[in-house]
Amino acid sequence: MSESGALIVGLNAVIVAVTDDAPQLLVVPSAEGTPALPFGPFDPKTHRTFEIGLREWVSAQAQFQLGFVEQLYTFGDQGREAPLAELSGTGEARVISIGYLALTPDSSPPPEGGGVWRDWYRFFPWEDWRAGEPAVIRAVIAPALRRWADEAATPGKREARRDRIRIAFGLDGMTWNEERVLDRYELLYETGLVPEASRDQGSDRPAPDGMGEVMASDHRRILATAISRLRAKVKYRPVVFEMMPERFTLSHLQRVMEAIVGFPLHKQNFRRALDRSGFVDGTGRMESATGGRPAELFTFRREALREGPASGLATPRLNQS
Amino acid sequence: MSESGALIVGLNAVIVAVTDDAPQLLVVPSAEGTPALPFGPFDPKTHRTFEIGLREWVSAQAQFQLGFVEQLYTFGDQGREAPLAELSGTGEARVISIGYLALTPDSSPPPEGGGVWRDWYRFFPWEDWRAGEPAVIRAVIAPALRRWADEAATPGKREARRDRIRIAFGLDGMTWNEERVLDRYELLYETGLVPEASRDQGSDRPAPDGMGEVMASDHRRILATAISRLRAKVKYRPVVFEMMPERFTLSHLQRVMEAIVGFPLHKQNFRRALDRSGFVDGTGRMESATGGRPAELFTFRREALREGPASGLATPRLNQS
DNA sequence: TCAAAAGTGTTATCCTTACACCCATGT
DNA sequence: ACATGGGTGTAAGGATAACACTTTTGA
Repeated sequence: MSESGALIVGLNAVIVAVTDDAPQLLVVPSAEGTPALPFGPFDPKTHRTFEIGLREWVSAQAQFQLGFVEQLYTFGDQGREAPLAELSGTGEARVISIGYLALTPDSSPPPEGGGVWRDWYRFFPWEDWRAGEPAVIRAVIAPALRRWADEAATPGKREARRDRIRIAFGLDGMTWNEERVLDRYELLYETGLVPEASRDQGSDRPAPDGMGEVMASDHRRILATAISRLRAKVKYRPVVFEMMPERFTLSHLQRVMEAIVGFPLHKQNFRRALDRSGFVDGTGRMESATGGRPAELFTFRREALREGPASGLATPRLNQS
Repeated sequence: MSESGALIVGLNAVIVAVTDDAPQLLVVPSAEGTPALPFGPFDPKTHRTFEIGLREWVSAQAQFQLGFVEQLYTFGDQGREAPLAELSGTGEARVISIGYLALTPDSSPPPEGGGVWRDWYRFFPWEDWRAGEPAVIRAVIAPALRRWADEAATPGKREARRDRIRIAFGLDGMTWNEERVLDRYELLYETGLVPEASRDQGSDRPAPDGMGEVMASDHRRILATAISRLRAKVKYRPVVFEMMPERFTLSHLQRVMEAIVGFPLHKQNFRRALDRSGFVDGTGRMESATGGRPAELFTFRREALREGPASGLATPRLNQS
């Protein structure tokens, strides 16, 4: 067993909060100026577990406590951009990063140097279907992907590529599956439609416009993983409430769910499913409305977890016509 | 950023095949004689990705190719037993292990030194509900856990412990949720009901009998993670077919599903759901029966993935009365 | 009085569950 | 003929999806 010491383990955090209309992501500036996920080294000497290490430097840097934290994936491919290797002074080091997803109800701006909140759809414009199909898909993505499929050498490969495209983007009769965020990003990376591709390979072919803001290293891939996971998770665990204030209206809850899954929900059916689930409790109190009838304030019933088989919230799609 | 070089990254593989009635796990002997998961170091010099590294040493050691492979979780807690640290010669090293789940249809015995197949329920007897509730739960686990709950200092903590127990083991009116394999194992570890607990902490309190076979290091925890993941996954991705031969009967498929989820399925409803899913195709051929009417042989329709939103197989519970 | 948002009622349809029953083979 | 496993039909109940409609505020 070769003792090849040049291994650095880093922790990357995808920290998510939701303001009324937008899922917010905490980003810090990277050396090259592009936004980056908060990153901290894992120090085996002082950190007993990864999660403890993570919570420690997040609370030190951004001055707030994380609530819900979950490990996402460990990324270790060679060829990932590794600006951290330079930072650490050992140019040869291989950096492995363990991605974490963290949720918080607190979206107030962090202190100077603690990063800033950014709408996550700035990095993934094609993932926001709340106002119908995003224009980029028809205008840019679909045609470019189709060209790429046509370029394939054999008819078999052409078909395989077309299938991948149809499944990932819900084209040609397939329905859009909001959870395939990572599949879509990987397809776009592979086809050079996203600037990271040419940056990493030093290629010349520039990516088209409208493909979202670039992030440092492979952080956009990590973010894609996080979005995929969160979109799946809200449906089978009541994690949305980790991002809600103590009291909230049902419309607010609906807007938060919509912000996460990226499509509009059917109001009545959402509410019906919600009260079947038993996750919310009406407090008699009302919210002084923002232009309409006042809404009742609700709270999360933690006890509901103990009753049913802990599921999440239903996401009844609103018919987009 | 401190360059604390004493980090070793290892890859652990949970390799699963299913023979007619039992889910089989590939294990190798460990230094202490207890079975262990196949382990290989990750060498950043020669392995471009984790998965490539994994496939390489698995095919070298056990002489067979892995099909489906998926990353599970990265384990890095201090206090995990780390026999590998000694192996590597650096007594101080912190070993991080990245767990992988691999599925294969081939359950033929590996060559000498390539490990052996073991029924995974040997390690988790309480997880097999195919013949009704396992006796250990009523006889050993439930009473011991209740005692542990009663020992808690405050009434609040007592309630919290009781809730954890009810949810994990489906006691007192809660229903058994087969996916909580890890929750259950962690509860048993925490309460010292599993021999690993006293082994790791050098405690004296011996674990009761019937709590399954011990594995090396934290491998039983890794296996629990794998079972949890696989039991969840078969329901939303057609991964069972990764463990099926080219042609199979519907009963065979059902037995494999039952082996994985750990409870009996309702035959008719399983079949109905199966053909709605479109995942299987009848070949006209028949299987010379093993004592009954001959059964038709079916194949997996890979194309089905492209049609619907790729779901898994339904698991309609058979009423246990 | 009108816009805007909150909140309620009702129906058709599909899926799940739970039955009970017939078919083809080996012994 | 009968045991064994393969395979089919059908009816009840619940969840979902899709309608349209009433209520309460602020401007």
